[in-house]
Amino acid sequence: MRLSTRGHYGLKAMFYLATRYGAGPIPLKNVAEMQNISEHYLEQLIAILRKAQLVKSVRGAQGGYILARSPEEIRVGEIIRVLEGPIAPVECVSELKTAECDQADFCITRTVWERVRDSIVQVLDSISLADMCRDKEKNQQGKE
Amino acid sequence: MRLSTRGHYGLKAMFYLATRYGAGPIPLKNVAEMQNISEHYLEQLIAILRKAQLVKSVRGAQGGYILARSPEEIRVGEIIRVLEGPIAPVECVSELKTAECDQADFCITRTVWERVRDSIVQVLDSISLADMCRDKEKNQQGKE
DNA sequence: CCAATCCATACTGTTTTAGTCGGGATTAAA
DNA sequence: TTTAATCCCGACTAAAACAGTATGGATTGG
Repeated sequence: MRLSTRGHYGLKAMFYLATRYGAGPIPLKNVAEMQNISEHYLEQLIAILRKAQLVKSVRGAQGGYILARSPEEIRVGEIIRVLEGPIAPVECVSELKTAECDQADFCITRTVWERVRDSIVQVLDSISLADMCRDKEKNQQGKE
Repeated sequence: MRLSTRGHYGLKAMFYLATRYGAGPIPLKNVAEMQNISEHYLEQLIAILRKAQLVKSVRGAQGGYILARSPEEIRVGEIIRVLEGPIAPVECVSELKTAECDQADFCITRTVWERVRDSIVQVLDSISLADMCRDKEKNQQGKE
């Protein structure tokens, strides 16, 4: 019942970009350092995010990455779906392609997984990067 | 974001045993046939469930498996934990061993995963095998 | 021009998955 | 007492996924 590191690292990276939103392009090196991720590996992940148009890249010196939309407009669920595929605790209840399960109607276990899926979706889609930034602020206030 | 087939098959098997609760030991062959699972493979899964004392076995001819407790007393979450390990969308928010994460306090992404975990746990622990049996009855009434 | 950066492809060692295989132990029933 | 039905156990395996590495190329600000 695990996410791979793709979703894990990917969200960390996107969150970091969100905290720096408005400060121009952030080089991946910084992201990798701050979040303790192999830079080369992260490059592959951010390529996926770029192709999904969640981030924009600026090439050349002083280049880097920027969120493609404001943190307010990017939900965690979207990031996870891009990196991990449709949310589905088991294949037969994937958000996409329904059925294909021989026993779709009878299968009671299926309804359990649907409930799990929906509860995950509900959480992930209710949190935006901006929400996370606000949480961070709150957290730091308490420490000072 | 997937369960392995262990949890998937395991719940199917346990559910089937629940529907036959009170009818004496059910041979694994029947379970495997009904639920379309490789019998040998299922043997390995049920061994895990047996060691966790979720099912009892009766050896020899006319033997089989029986739920160790009544369907009312077995929650889906328990089955999943036995077969898949503690519920944790990412390692650092496992139900067991907290922390071990260098940045436990700062890490905002962490709180996202905690929320996901809690919502999964809430669903899985709120459903008993007996609940599933009731759902099945309801389902079948509609079909007759 | 050159250093910083992004971009792309290919390779790799490890682990997990989803089984298969082969045989042994137990016991109800014939 | 044999036999067939069952559970029990450990070893093996092919394929995929994971989590990176490695290498080199393209772009661009200073």
